[in-house]
Amino acid sequence: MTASRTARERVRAELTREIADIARRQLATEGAGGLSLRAVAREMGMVSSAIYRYFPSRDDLLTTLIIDGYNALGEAVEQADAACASGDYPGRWLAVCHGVREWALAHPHEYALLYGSPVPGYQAPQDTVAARLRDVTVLGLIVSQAHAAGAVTPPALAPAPPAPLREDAERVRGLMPGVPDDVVFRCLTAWTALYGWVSFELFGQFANTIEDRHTAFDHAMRLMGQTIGLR
Amino acid sequence: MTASRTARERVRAELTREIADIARRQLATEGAGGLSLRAVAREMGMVSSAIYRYFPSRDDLLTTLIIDGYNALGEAVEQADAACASGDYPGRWLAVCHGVREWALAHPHEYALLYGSPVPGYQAPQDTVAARLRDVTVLGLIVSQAHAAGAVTPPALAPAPPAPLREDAERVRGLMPGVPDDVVFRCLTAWTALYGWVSFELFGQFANTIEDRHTAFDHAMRLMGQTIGLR
DNA sequence: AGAAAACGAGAGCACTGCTCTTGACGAATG
DNA sequence: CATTCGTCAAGAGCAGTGCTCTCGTTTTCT
Repeated sequence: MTASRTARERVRAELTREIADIARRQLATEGAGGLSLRAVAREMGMVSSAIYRYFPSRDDLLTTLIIDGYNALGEAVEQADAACASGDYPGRWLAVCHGVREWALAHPHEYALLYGSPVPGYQAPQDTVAARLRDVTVLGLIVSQAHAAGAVTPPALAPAPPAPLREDAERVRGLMPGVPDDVVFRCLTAWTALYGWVSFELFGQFANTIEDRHTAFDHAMRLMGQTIGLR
Repeated sequence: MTASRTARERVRAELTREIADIARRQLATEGAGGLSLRAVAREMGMVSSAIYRYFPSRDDLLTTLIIDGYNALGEAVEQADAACASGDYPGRWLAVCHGVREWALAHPHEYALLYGSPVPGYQAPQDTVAARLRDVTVLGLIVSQAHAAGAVTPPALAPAPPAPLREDAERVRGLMPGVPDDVVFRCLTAWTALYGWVSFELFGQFANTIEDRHTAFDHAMRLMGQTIGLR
């Protein structure tokens, strides 16, 4: 059904995929803003206007790249998690962190597209939200399972979230069922530390300062694992 | 001396400032990539080529905006810190965090220019590094003073940084004299959580999830203050 | 007063995203 | 088999971009 119908549809699907691939390559060399439909067309031996048969605008092509990116990152994270012993919650958290970082280092411009400043004039459509949650879903699962197994111990003195945050906590709990409010917010904070670190490293904020970046990242994420309370 | 020499130099300084101001306004409405020298020239009633008498390239104009941005953020942070009792280290940390967040919310596109994905094809020159350290210098000072006053208590179970990180810690210690290695890395992690949170909030990652953002941010940064060990 | 430097204006180059029209091809229908 | 209809690549064109070069004019320095 979806695999092949008419010859026309097959070649159309193939060309669409090829356009996205070339665009991804250009993204890797030129960066997000340097993505040019005309350059993609040139590389395909097409005339620029023909591209618009496949992607009605530059933003639609961007949307495709973004969704693919979220899925690629999500899959990398899922694999990193799956490679761990399911009861080793701190290890799984650490593996997920390294999974994010390594994917980002391997695909810096795609990462920038997902977690950097929004492309000017581009408004992410609703299609992207499902894919966007894929990586954080893994994190939620780990914490949820750890909590169910009694393997989440709040650090001493951890402040309790104030009452107005109950609704927000409830929403986040959709990704980590059963987890109490204060753990939810410790996860959220760890999550921002993870992506904040990776962004800093990728966007040059660590230049001339942090050199042994793998080790430093590993240490920082262990620290955040403890802050979550995983054991 | 620097205030005024010839009439020509005065009007040149004035025009240079006006170009940067208009560019900043355009940045605020169009975003980083939408900054157009021709549009700036139009708004000034000049012809586009005349702009190049003042800024040899678009990148040079960007550099000016970036340096101004780092200084504006740094000044906001310094003021936020100065408004606190000097012995209230957790309060000063929290004030700095809110200072960063509020400046970012007030100048989202400038923040994106500083901490978002790098502008494609743009390479930040060395001039920017001095200004870039202004905000983090404040943070270093707080922690350094807190440590000197014996007001930094490591959380129980905090892991010690592995040996290879000694050099990196030494470099960071330039901003927080006297602070031991493990506190240095807890600061670094808190720093990434701070900017990671602000970036997530600004770049839309919290959409439909975190609604009471001020309260959530406050709670998260209190948590990170505890992780640093401030008291 | 004369030389030198700085300046604004204008034309022009190579590039961008995007639109519209034209003519050719393929596939389903009569 | 022949026709019709939707799909397609191509080309020209529009409005915009960063940037360069030249050409008179004006201001400053010697």
